[in-house]
Amino acid sequence: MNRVRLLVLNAALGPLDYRVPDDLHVEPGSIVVAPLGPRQVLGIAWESERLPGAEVPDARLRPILDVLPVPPLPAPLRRLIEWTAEYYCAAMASVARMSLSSSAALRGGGTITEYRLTGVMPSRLTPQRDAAISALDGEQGTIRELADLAGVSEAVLRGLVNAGVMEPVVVDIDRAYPPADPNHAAPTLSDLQTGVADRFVEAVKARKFAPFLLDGVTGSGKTETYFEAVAEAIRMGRQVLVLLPEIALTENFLKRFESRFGVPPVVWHSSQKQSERRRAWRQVAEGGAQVVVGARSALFLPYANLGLIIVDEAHEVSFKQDDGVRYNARDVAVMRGRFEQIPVVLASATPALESLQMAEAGVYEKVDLPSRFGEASLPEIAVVDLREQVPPRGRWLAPPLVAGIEERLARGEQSLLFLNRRGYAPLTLCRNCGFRFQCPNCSAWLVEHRLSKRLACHHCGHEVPSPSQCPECGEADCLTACGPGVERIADEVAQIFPDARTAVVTSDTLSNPEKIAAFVDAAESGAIDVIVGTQLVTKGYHFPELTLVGVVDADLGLEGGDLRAAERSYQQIAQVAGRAGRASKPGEVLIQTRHPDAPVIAALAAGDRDAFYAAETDARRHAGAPPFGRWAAIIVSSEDEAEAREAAQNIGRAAPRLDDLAVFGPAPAPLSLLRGRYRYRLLINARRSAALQQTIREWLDPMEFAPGVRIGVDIDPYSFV
DNA sequence: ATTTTGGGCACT
DNA sequence: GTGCCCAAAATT
Repeated sequence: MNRVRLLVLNAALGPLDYRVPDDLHVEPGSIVVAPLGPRQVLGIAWESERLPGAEVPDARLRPILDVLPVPPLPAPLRRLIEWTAEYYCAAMASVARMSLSSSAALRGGGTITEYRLTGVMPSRLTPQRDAAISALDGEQGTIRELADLAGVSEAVLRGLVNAGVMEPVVVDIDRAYPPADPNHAAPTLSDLQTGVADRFVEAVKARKFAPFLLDGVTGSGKTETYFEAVAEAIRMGRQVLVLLPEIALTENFLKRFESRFGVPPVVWHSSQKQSERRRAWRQVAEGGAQVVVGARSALFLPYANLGLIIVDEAHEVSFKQDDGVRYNARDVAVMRGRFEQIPVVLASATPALESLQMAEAGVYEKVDLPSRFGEASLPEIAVVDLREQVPPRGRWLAPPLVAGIEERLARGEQSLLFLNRRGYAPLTLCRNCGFRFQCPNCSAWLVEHRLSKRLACHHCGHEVPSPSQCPECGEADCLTACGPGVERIADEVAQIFPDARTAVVTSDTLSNPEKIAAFVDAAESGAIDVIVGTQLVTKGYHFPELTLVGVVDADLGLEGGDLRAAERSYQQIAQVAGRAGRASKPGEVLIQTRHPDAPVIAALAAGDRDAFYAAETDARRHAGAPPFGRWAAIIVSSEDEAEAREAAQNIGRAAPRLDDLAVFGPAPAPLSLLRGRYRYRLLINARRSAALQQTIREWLDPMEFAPGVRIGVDIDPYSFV
């Protein structure tokens, strides 16, 4: 009898065996529908020796119902799913679910009807019809898309269809993408870039696992060098995955890609429309998607024939997923490269210490691009000591920074003020009774957003309209905004320089591609004098007239006892500093701080990256932090405070006593209430020799908890929230 | 995760 | 005996 073992897409279920009916063909990786009690479940056929479970006699097996019409998940991806589940102490089903992230794609194909102009002119030409016909020349799409594009109602277009001006075209919804041309616009590279590019091309040709750390300052042309490797992979008929940290801000990247390869890449991210996801998923699985540019979730897609992985801005913390399966896409990308036997390039101007360490240990091959491309030079960096240069009361820009902006305004150049805080003010309180606006679901203050006239929680999305009186004492005109956010800094600039044109750049103000494009256009054309932004402005764009970068509060990132705070601050400020003076005009960076002697600030001011990494290396070695030791966190949460505490205490009592592993806690997590759940946390610090994951599994697996208590394991945590 | 089952208990 | 609630067991 034909049997198959299934990885069922349900984290609470073990592997289940089924009978394969004679008329169905199943191989490892096949995605099948199986009966489970009265229900149907999705499962992935797996090698039974890799999914240990009790043997069930043939007689008890039920037959699987269907094999879905998609290619089986390839073996390298199956190995990656196993590795990820094992390493991050997650259920294989949860990891596998990330590979099957478009349920629509799993069901067979289909068609949609799109429309295009026929060339026939209508007998009756209204202004709307005229506008539509000129806007839609050469375009094809659904009625809805075309109506959006032409700025007319759908009824107008339907009228044109009836009049024979437009005709329907039946299109396969999962059709292939137009092919990229590796020779479309090959760039002229510097000698240095050519050397690096050649090394990557060679690695792609070799079809072997080869991890690289591409270490290059902002503006050194990292993208151009790895584009040559992308071109080679395309020539070889293989697929490429480019992972980017914030897919929302990739407009610029997509443009560069299109001008190099003639077509845009295939985009993958979570906020895409279902139809786009489904087409991308199928083409990834069938090999028709040549180059996929995506957020971290693109890492688990079932590429038919992957030849190269690029992780750009590889130091970015957003590669670490902090809910569901807590994995680090940068590290999993390297593992995928290993299973696929292909090169992986981690590119960054400010690599994570762990990555540098791997390069030093000879595990990664390090390639450097030490100088800026063309005539651009690195910016001049100076520190503004806020203890001596005190901003006026209620203001946050110290005199030197104000003077710097004034100078730029006079010269018609641009300034960028960086503050990693959205909104107007992080806390609102009542001067009369001391009431503070707090989120009901989280232990966090509500942040005032003046642009949207709301108080918002940045953790759960809770929002209330901005109040005019205190809800506690009823007093009016007593509410005070405490502390600055980008909106408040923009206000301050407007007060000091009433004629300056300012733009606030955060995820609130640039929430869609159109707004991003509008901002970039305005900034490039010189219609903006002062940009005030969060970390969103630290990457992606460069504006030739931008010659001053002001870091409003360099100490902000150092607060909060986060184990990677120093490194993240360094990276953020170094990245934003890299925005200054990228063309021929030299740039200046002013860093406002109350701690000019902190190693981070001192290293930035001296432009001495090595000094920062040396100091950070020392600190990490002392703390037993990565890469010298390892951290893990166990997060216990429940809607019931007492249940969460009790479960956490039980875990603490059951903690293993080992020489190479120390357990701290439980203690209330820094955000002890998050999205309505009370949270406790245990921290584990282990020597590198310790069997960290195995210890945690053996520790937690036998334990039982009240229903409603959730236990999360975070291996190599980034967020200590 | 979801469905089935079975025990304990109140009620007829 | 029957209905109801809840916890435990089964699901291949």
